[in-house]
Amino acid sequence: MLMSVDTDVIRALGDPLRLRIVSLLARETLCTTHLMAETGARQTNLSNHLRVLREAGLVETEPCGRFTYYRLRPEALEALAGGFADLAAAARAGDRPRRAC
Amino acid sequence: MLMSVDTDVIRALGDPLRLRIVSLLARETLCTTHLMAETGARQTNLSNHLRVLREAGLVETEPCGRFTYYRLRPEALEALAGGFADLAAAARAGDRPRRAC
DNA sequence: TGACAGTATCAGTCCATGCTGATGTCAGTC
DNA sequence: GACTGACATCAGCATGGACTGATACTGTCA
Repeated sequence: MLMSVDTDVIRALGDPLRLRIVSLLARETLCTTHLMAETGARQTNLSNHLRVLREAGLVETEPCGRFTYYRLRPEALEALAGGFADLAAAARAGDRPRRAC
Repeated sequence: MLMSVDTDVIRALGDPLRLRIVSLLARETLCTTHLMAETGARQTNLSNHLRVLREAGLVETEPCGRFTYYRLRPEALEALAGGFADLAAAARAGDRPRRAC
């Protein structure tokens, strides 16, 4: 079905800082300290954003002693990309019927 | 580059009603009256959401007499899908280096 | 030209969300 | 056990956005 995309995941990616975090995690597995250095954001702020990303299923945590490493879950992004690609394909495929008013 | 995705487009898709509109427009070119019937939303509300989608480049309008037909722009969705697919691929590809704390 | 239908815009309200400082918790170190 | 650093949680504040009623604009038809 076309509506398989979850708006929670989309909303999680709709924030500039969160998108920045996701693109950083696409390259490396990082912990909050690294993300603070890379983004310049406060620890509290990052923690909030990381919770949103975690609850949306976009990242997963890996505790390592005092540190918490964050890893990107490619499946979530792939599902989203697939959903959007399906919508685009449906929009291209049909002979674009136009319902009369 | 990985950060090629625009958060404005993502935010535009992050609303349930707007995502519904997009999925409806993926099948048919519709005007506001049809969308009111399909979604049950008020005209004012729909007009606002359609403006957001138009400003994000996700839909385009086609005036037709008194009516305004809305058509989905597949390119925008394809670009988004491609950006997310690239991020997912980058997350899968690397040997996942872990920066020391 | 007047009436009406389709659509856009505006101002106002309400709620969700992003940011912050303060504080709590847990693990490692002295 | 006291201390420090990494991280999470909480309450408060400010902003943005979703929704609404009222209104304006435009095209069609009688």
